[in-house]
Amino acid sequence: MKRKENAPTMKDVAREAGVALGTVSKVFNSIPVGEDYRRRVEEAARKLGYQVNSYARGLKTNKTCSAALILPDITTPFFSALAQAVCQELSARRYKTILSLTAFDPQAEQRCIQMVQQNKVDGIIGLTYNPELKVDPNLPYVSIDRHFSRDVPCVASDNFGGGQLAAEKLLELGCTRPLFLRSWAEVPGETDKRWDGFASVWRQRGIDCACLQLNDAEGLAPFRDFLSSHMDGGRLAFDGIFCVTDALAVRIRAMLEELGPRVPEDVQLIGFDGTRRFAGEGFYCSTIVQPITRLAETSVDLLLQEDRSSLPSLVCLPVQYAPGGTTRE
Amino acid sequence: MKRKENAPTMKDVAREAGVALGTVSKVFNSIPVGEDYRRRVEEAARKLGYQVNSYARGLKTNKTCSAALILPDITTPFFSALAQAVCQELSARRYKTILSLTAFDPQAEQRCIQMVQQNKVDGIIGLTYNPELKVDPNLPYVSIDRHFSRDVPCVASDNFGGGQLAAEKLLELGCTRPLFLRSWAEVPGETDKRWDGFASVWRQRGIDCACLQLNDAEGLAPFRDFLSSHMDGGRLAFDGIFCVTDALAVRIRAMLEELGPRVPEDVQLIGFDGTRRFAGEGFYCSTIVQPITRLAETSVDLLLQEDRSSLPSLVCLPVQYAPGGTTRE
DNA sequence: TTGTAAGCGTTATCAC
DNA sequence: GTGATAACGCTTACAA
Repeated sequence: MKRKENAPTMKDVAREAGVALGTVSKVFNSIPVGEDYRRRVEEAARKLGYQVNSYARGLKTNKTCSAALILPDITTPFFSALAQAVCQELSARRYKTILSLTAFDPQAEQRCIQMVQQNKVDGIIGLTYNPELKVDPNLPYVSIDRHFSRDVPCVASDNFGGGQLAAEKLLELGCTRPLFLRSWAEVPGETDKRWDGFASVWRQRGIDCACLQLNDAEGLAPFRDFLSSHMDGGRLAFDGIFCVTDALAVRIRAMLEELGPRVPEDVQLIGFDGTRRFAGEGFYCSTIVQPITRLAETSVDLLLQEDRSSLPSLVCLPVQYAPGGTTRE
Repeated sequence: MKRKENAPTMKDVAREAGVALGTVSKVFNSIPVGEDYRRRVEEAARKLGYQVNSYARGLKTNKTCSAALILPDITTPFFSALAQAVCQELSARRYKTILSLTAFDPQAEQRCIQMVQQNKVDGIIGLTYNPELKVDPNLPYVSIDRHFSRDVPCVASDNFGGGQLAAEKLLELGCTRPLFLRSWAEVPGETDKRWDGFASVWRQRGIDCACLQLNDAEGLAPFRDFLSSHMDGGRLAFDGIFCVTDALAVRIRAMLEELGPRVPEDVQLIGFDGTRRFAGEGFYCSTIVQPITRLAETSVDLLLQEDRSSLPSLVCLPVQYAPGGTTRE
């Protein structure tokens, strides 16, 4: 797989145009140059099919106009929407996106970091789980959803507020027997706060809130067991369930409909993420919507910030509630 | 956003290790070198935190170990699965992926091509719609799902075979009044063959096959009109529908359930793509599954093929049928 | 084997 | 405003 051996270079353009090398460079950097010179250079470049070699340029300028995006996965609706938003945002600022997938593997995460560092990206936006990730402290880094350290800015949705919002909605919709369900507990992170926020509201009202949090590996069976053990004469002990993600909510809904209780007539369900099936379609379920576009914008903003001495260490973005058929309204 | 001004270079490592520059280079290229030299160099590199600058390397070697992936979008389940597979496959071969999103905009497609050409990627894998896309003929290019020209290899699913398969399944499941539905007709491409294949089977059996193909902009309303105008006393004129994508099938299903006919009891539905809601979950609907992983592998294979003189101009990969709840079995 | 030096395609600093 | 020329960090003959 050999690339063109003799792609035209600035030197060729200079020769063709009969001007000096420096002049050609100036033309391609929008530095003032005599009008007829510019014309000659542009003509020659077009004729030769010349393209700037941004590698050579980067070597000189120490800037590559590229950023790495490190994500566990891109098929999960939330991650894919995030990837799309970040990629678009970078592109809008004329940055290329180098995409690295880690499959939640801490070692792969470290390898990705290495790789993109060698590639001299101008910065990294990462959603990673390795608590002891080593990254060049001189390379701008923005962490999404995970808190790293004081000097690595983290941008996340307002997970605590989202949890509160879910509880308030459920209250408003008449629920009095709440349940919180969570799976795939990862390293301690921003996501924990969804439960904290949810629980705080019920506590304040003096209402007991049930809760089942499962570890990664346990699968979904325990949820089914839990639910069916809380059925009494075809009636579920809960009338409002908050699931830590839309993905979980969808599965729980399926379980419930199998078990008997109807959604949303007998039990209402709220998820978290606000992902959609297909672009332009509705939500999977009633949900707390993460501001994915703003998440992306903010991350890129922070990443490209010239002055890195006074960055916030955490930016929390507001979430919204959206009905999606699993609540009564 | 300034990168570290004084990242250690080979020169620094050489000085630190007390060896010549060339020796350091050899160590990092696994070229034999005295054992104690190697050790000294490695030690020095670790101490300084040295990282190869792959830009400088690429400048010299004319190889960047990176490929561009150009896609319309990454939130659509099919595209996101494809992106993930391609990215993983490239990564397995130590290639970086530069992701460019075009939003189906022919001009954006051209801009992406420009951009990645300037970045001197080693090749491009593109799923594009611009029929007159200009790409450097010396740059390896593989087109997914669209046929370009004789000298640009295209890899696609066996769309014709998939159409046949859908028809055969429907027949096998007892359907006798088939309908084909398609939306978002793009430029003529591989996708057209789904209908060709589907139709051919019915024609062969002497069965009439109804068909409604809509243009991009018309939206979904005409489908609803069509369906309801083909209802007679609560009964639909069709008992088997083949939709050009899963996305369409899901929407049609929703329409049908609103209109009256039950899926799959009264009418069976087959989609195309084989995408899933969440990783590890079932399909959206009964469907013809595209071999996404093989699509990705093949594309990367072809892209990285050293000998570009004898590449196939089209590789068709086999599809499979998978039940997903919208057919009776 | 190890060291030296000439580029790779740019940009940037100068004199002109 | 223009044109040589020296880097940038690396690979690679080729000389030692």
